[in-house]
Amino acid sequence: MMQSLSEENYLKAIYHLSSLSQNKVSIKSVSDVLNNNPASVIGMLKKLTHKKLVQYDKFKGAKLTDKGLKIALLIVRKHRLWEVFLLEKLGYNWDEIHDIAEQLEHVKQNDLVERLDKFLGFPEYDPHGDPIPKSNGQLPATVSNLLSGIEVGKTCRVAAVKDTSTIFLQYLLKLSVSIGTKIKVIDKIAFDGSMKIQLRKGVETIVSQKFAESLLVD
Amino acid sequence: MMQSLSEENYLKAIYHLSSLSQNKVSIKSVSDVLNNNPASVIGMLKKLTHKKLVQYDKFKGAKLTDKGLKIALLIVRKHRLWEVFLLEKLGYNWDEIHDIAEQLEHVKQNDLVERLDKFLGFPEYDPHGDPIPKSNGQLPATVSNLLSGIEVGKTCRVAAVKDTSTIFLQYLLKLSVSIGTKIKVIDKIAFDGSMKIQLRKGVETIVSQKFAESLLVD
DNA sequence: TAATATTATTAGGCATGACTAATTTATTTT
DNA sequence: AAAATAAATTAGTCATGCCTAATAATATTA
Repeated sequence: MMQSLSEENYLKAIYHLSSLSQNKVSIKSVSDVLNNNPASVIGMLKKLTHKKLVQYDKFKGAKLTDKGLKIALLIVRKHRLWEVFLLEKLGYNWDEIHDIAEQLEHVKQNDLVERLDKFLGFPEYDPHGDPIPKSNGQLPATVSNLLSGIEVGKTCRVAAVKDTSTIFLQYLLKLSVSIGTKIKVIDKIAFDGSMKIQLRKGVETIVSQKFAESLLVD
Repeated sequence: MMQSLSEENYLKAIYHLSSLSQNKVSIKSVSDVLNNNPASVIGMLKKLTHKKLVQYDKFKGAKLTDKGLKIALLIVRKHRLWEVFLLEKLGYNWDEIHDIAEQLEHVKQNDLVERLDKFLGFPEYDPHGDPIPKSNGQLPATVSNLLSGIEVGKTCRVAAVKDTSTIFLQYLLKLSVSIGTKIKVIDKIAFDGSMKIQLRKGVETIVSQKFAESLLVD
């Protein structure tokens, strides 16, 4: 059983939609993520249902079967490992790697991902701080505390980025914020949810609520 | 201007057919290489002709235009660099890497191949001894002496394999013959073109004419 | 040269996976 | 509850890139 590139992208989209929010995975949401027409999504969900990779219920939305989930996790695993490779070995910045990993994740060869994993030293998190699924499908623990929830005076550490858009990553790059960066919350402005934070000794900056809700910390 | 996966495979096939033999690149030869129906080949050649990547003449056969050649060389460059990566960094054997490189070569990103090249230390030859095109399209010198042409008593060095089929590469692996291996010609049997060769001190073996015509040496 | 075999070409079909447009079904809002 | 909006669905179309079958053109061999 082999999946086409399109099928893999649908499985991945459904996986992300169902893990990143508790809303049901609707036709609309999938069509938004993939920039495909809802009519196309319905067609593909029918196909994936027939292949027993997805179950679709008009009211509960789309759900991956165990088989579908396994495939989705493998794709995510490949994507994140390739991201580590691109950043650590080829020297890309973290805002440049997503689109390339998007292509590399579809390369099919049973043991390629295992060899890559070994070559990279079995990393647990990708450059954005997202957990890399193990080959058995297990996910390393993930943090879910937002920077916006940290109290004034406390210091935290950037564990992951919630928004992986190029524009946000480039902004982080400009601020020299990356996974592991220590952030101290100096002040919170109740009016608009913005915060004053200290990045390094003497380096303070003000960030918006949107920013503070896009960083995961521990 | 972007090529589809199929288009890239056709360009590569035409490149290989025209560089590996002086025969014209016929519809038939392309259809044999790609395992496609001749009718499909004609359709694609028409498309590539329209895109000014190929020129097709009923009598002279198919020929890449400058533009088509440039693209083909880039694909070959990517293929061979990925092969080096797979062998040197991920520890694959040389009979396992072709099919994976076949997929990796289609990953599109302008500077990925340049970064990979740098990461690998700017190799000039791939694991099969084939020259890796430079980014300007230049090819390192290639050897064209066959083992079968070496005189009795002389010693040569394996520079490349002419036949890159899995079955031949596995045979070489079994004999511990790889690029750089020294081979001394002990005897030649006129009857069937087979040869007795010495691989290492005390290790002699007899190989067929087919074998001796599949290894390039210098 | 005529017969045969090989190649090239055309025409028509098919699967995949996208699309639009029209319609039905659900969900909100008034 | 009725009206308005949003989402889901169906039907039909289209491009890509493959296929088969039939035919035409070239080469080869007797």
